[in-house]
Amino acid sequence: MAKYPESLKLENQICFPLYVASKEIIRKYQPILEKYDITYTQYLVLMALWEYGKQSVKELGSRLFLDSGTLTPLLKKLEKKNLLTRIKDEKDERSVLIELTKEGKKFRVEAEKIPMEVSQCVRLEPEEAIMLHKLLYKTIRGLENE
Amino acid sequence: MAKYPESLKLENQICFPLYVASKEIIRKYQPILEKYDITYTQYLVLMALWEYGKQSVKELGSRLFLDSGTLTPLLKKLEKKNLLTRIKDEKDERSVLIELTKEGKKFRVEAEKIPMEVSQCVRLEPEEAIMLHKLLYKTIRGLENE
DNA sequence: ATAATTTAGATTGCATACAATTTAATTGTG
DNA sequence: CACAATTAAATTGTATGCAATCTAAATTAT
Repeated sequence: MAKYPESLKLENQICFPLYVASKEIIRKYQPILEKYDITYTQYLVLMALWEYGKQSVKELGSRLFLDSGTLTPLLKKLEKKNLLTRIKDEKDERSVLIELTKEGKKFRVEAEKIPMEVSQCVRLEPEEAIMLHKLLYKTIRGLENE
Repeated sequence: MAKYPESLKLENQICFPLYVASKEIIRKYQPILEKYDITYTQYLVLMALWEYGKQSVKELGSRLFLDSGTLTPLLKKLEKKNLLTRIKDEKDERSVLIELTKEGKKFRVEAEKIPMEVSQCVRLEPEEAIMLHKLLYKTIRGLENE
């Protein structure tokens, strides 16, 4: 038997299955989202806007855990698709407010079908999904506090 | 109370916390891995090689859930760093075998410290980590079988 | 009030990811 | 054997992610 250190085994790490599960589930989203000509990250931005309405890039970023380096070009693409507008906040000119267009709001009705399609790919029992959800949020909170 | 559909709420999705947890934990790895001048994906490749030894790009890819589009340039970088070699398989010239160099093997001793450092960032109880691990692998298996 | 500091976005540069395509080698089939 | 089909990497093109830096605006401290 090899005495390869257990701690270095891929199988024993938390990060690796997290990374794989995340990538693979997003890959399942792609063909579905492609029909609407958006990517997963763009879909996340739209979800944040549908749910919380007009907000700054900063707010969007802290909700989605993304920075302006990722968001700025992405928001410009969504603006070009006429799904949202990017307007400087009059009260604070450093800030840029993102707001859905009529078309962006309307798209939500279409998008409501998406979660169901994807959730069918996740073969977990309801209790398992709830547990996974809980553990993931606990992990995220733990990472945030240093 | 708004009648925003529950299914579209960020909070209620599995994919979003998966995506965030994965990204944030990898971000914790970066400053640690930076000391060794490698990235997280490069570290994954090295772990697969330390654990399973010489193998083809295809094998590496199926272990790490990565394709040649990602692996080829990454392996070339690791080759340039003198951590591994890329040699055509004599028995099947389509295949490229990846093998650690002496330096690549030696680096494992250093790398053994890494998992401990990172696991301290994940603030889960041991049982929780085990449960998370189990649920993630179940999720991955579920995604693989269509 | 004014200079120093902080903050929000935008920009730059680098490293993935992955679909789609291409190329070269191997396999299967009549 | 010859040729079609398959397979493994490499290549191409697009879209993130994020650290680091830059710019302009707002805040704070003196």
